[in-house]
Amino acid sequence: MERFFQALGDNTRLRLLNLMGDQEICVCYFVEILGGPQPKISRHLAYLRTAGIVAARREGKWMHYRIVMPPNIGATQVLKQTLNWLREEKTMQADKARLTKACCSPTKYALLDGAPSPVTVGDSSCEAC
Amino acid sequence: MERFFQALGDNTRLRLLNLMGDQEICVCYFVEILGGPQPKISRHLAYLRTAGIVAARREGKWMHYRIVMPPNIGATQVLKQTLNWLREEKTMQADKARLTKACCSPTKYALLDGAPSPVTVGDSSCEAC
DNA sequence: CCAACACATTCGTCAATGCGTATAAGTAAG
DNA sequence: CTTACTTATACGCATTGACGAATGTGTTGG
Repeated sequence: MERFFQALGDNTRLRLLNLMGDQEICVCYFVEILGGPQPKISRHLAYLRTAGIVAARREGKWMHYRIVMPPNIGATQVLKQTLNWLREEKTMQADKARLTKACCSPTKYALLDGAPSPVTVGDSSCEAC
Repeated sequence: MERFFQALGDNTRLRLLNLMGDQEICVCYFVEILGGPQPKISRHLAYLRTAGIVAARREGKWMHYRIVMPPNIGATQVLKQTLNWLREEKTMQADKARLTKACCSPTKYALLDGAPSPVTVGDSSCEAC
């Protein structure tokens, strides 16, 4: 429980969770959107993974991350409300906007050229594209 | 936002929040129930106060603490769900039980003799007594 | 096998945090 | 004013965590 909240107590990790929302996203997108050095992103994703908040899936060279709801019902509710809260924040909305933009024209971004697009969980295509 | 979650990322502080719930509680009760050294309790209460999650009220020698809902609607929802989650946890329930017991016979506890009883917010008496 | 790519981990450094102990600050009673 | 009492803060120490830089791991293509 302590660990759960500690995992949420960092701005970079909150931005990552906001970007994931209900889709599965490739690491290169995080690096592109957040703009920092790649190891930084990777470390924070590892932190979230250890805390059991996200899960990773490998697809060739690429790693996809997605939010996984905790087994505990109370934790799930808190996490959902947290995601709602994130959606209200300006900087989070700006991140989302940049993601949508990058998603719809990945070839414009050197890092994303050829990378698999984000996929909404349970769906097979990005509805914004 | 970061600060908010960091404030929740500590077991002692979670226990304090659980004990407060919807009532206003005197510091000496926290010390009695949690059992640690008093400065430890005081420091964690100060942390919660700085984070804007609790407020303090002075009554003579005693200080009463209560949870204050954040101005932000998203934060309020998260905090409420967190309190719900706390209620599900065994150790938190045990803390609550000890509080009720102490509340109903404060003279049995040296630290609480003469101390003002917890008061449910909006009410003037402890319904369990 | 080897090079290129995507991502993960390690290392050293520095700031933040939690703890116990000691002490200070604020209040009520004698 | 002095004392006792409740709570808060200061100090030193050990641990944790975030960062940049460098390096390691796993995969694809030649």
